[in-house]
Amino acid sequence: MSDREAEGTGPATVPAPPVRRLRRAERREQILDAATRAFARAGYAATGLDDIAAEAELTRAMLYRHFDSKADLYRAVLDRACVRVAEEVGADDFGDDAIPALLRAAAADPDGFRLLFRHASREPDFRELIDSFAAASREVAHRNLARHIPAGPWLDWAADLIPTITLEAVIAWLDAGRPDPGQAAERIGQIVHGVMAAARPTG
Amino acid sequence: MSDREAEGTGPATVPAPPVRRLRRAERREQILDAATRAFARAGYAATGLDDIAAEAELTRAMLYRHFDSKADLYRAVLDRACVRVAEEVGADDFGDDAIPALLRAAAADPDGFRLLFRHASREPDFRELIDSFAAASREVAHRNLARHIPAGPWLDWAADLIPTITLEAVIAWLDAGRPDPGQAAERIGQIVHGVMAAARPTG
DNA sequence: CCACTTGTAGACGCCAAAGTATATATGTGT
DNA sequence: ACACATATATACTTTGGCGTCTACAAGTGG
Repeated sequence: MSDREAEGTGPATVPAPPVRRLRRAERREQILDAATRAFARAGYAATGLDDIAAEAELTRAMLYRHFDSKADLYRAVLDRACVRVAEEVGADDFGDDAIPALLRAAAADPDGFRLLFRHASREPDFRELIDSFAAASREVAHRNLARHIPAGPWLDWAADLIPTITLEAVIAWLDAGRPDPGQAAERIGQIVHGVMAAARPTG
Repeated sequence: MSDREAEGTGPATVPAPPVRRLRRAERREQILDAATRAFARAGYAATGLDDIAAEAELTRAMLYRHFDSKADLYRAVLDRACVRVAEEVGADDFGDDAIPALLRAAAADPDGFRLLFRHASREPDFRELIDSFAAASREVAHRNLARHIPAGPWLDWAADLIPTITLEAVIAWLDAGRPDPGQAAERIGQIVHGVMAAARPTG
């Protein structure tokens, strides 16, 4: 909402659209931003290129100047989101900073975060792009749990569950308005601890 | 290998496909079974009628003798899955039998259960069908939590999280090979208790 | 035996959405 | 000033999947 005035006597034509010109790399990023928002609403299949063009305030033709196809664009979106999360989390799987890092990543790119873990992880054609995460997390959880829990179905169960629950807790934290990241990390850590406790043999 | 006798001298034609005939109501159920399996793999958009027909070992034409459209079939699948879950759980939200009931429902119809809570709940056009569940669960969780936790973002956070985590734990239990339902209920209850504890004010 | 139901087989129309093409306009750097 | 990159606008083609139709085959019950 903004300018668009200073005439009043002019003809009934629109004053002239601003036509924001950006250099190629910047425009590409801006398209990725818009596409991330659009895809985050409904996932790959349910989002049309027109939706994305509208979100980016561009024509569909421009999308093809930057990306070969819808799938190519989607991959670029997921790649960028993945890289961002990876940059925050680093190799620090399960260290003390892992959960705070996830919270930082989610806060820095909430749409990308939600897109990755609510939609892309369920889309057969694209889940491979984030499966490295899922697999690594399960792997690490499995190794850590194995020091306290005997091998068996309950170990597998907890190793599957811990990454999932952590991510859901982070997303719920986004939805709740991102209160106090420090407390959030502590509370989520507590939940994870609770899952580990629940996976121990009954006795 | 079987009957269809006296070949050997006959022409090279295939012995003749059995062609299983069922009465209308049974066929309908069989189609719903197959469609549930097919949709459970990739959700609504990514599943074609051909996939479903193949899964049901039928032609696409037959699907239209029983359902008006793809959306109609999907709704029927979701409805049935919903009813099954509702029958197990009943009005027993948050009672001692709630989690065992969920486990029974998941074991009785694992594909339907996964379809409902992994896919349908994220599909804008269909989430309404199960939103009653989600809303009711959040509602109940919210009310129960409010007795121990002051209103605020952490209450909302936990109320959102508890139903989600419970369902994820049930699905992970399916994936882990459904070990000992009694223990599973207890362990999941313990996790939920842990979430409630984690949502209390820090002190 | 006949009517009816259940089934196959496959061609076809249709439509939405992806992807292509062309003509034109205008900031920007050199 | 000029070339080029960035952008619009719109019309067009292609494609994939839904939905329809017709013709035929075979099991079942009165």
